[in-house]
Amino acid sequence: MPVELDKTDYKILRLLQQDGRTGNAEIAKRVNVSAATCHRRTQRLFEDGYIQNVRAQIAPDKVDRGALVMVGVVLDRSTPESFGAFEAACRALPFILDCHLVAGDFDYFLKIRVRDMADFNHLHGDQLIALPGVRQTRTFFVMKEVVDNAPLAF
Amino acid sequence: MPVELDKTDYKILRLLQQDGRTGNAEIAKRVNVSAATCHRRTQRLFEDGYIQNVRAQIAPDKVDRGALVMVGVVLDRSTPESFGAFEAACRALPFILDCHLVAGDFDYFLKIRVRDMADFNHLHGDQLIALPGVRQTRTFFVMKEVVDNAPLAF
DNA sequence: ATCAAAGTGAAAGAATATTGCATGCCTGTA
DNA sequence: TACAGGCATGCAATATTCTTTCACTTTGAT
Repeated sequence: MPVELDKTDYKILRLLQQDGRTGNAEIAKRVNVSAATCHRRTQRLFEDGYIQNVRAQIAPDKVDRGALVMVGVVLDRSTPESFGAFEAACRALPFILDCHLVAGDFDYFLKIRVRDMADFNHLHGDQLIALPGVRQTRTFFVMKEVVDNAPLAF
Repeated sequence: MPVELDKTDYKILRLLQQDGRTGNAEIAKRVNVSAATCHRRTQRLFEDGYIQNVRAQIAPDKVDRGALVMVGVVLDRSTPESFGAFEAACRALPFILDCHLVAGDFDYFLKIRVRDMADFNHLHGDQLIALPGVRQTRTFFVMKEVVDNAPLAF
């Protein structure tokens, strides 16, 4: 089925990535196809999983999540069980935006959003170092968000 | 004007964050207000900047961006000019998803999406170390994306 | 040349969004 | 307590937009 997308499909993807509320008629106009065709194309992009979902981006500071923190984590042991337990725990923590297993000086990298530094300190003491198998964490407070979650270029 | 959002507003925000294509009628039903009220509330959330935008999330591997890399960067000098030049350059590179000025062992943290490791290596040699003022970079290849860009909890 | 897949415009019907308006609810004031 | 102003709300009418169907055309591969 993945008959390799054509130029029109890519344009639709880019438009929807830029503004997911763009109407079908509008998209059709911009990519130069009829509304009917555009509608079917877009539908297919959803059905075939090219578009995972459409999400509103909430302004973090407007909902008291203005502080961003990156955390490097090292685990006690490098066993599959240890990794599994840590990952499961991470998935359950709502303030963790990213959790990635990496190669290098750390085992995991976390991206966390909280209200402020004080909030993070509580959370760090209460929840992060208490995560299963954590030996050490290294915290990098974000002082300036130069680019955050930029749209994917392709 | 920010008269502090009420429970209904928060519900609307959460619904739209989960699925930005949810129709007004549907939202109204789920938050128990009339379509008219819901429409006006939603409109206000956009106008007042609570919702920055609505974006389709494209499946990275479907558009040849299946590889994720975190990069720590240290600059030569810590002057405002140096920082400014580096940031401007980062904003212009489309493969950089995140670029954050941090406190700690690095000056900046980057989150980058490319096709594969080979692709990253080219890019690292050609573009990253060539960024203005870069003294050193440390690369962390992501081996497993446990949580990526999770919705904001609030 | 021929077939099949995909596209196109037009049109109708369904579903949504949007707006006007009268009502009800607080709040502050007399 | 009574009352006026400012708002948010629901209902209902209106305006838009979406979605599908149909008959016909284009495109591309064989």
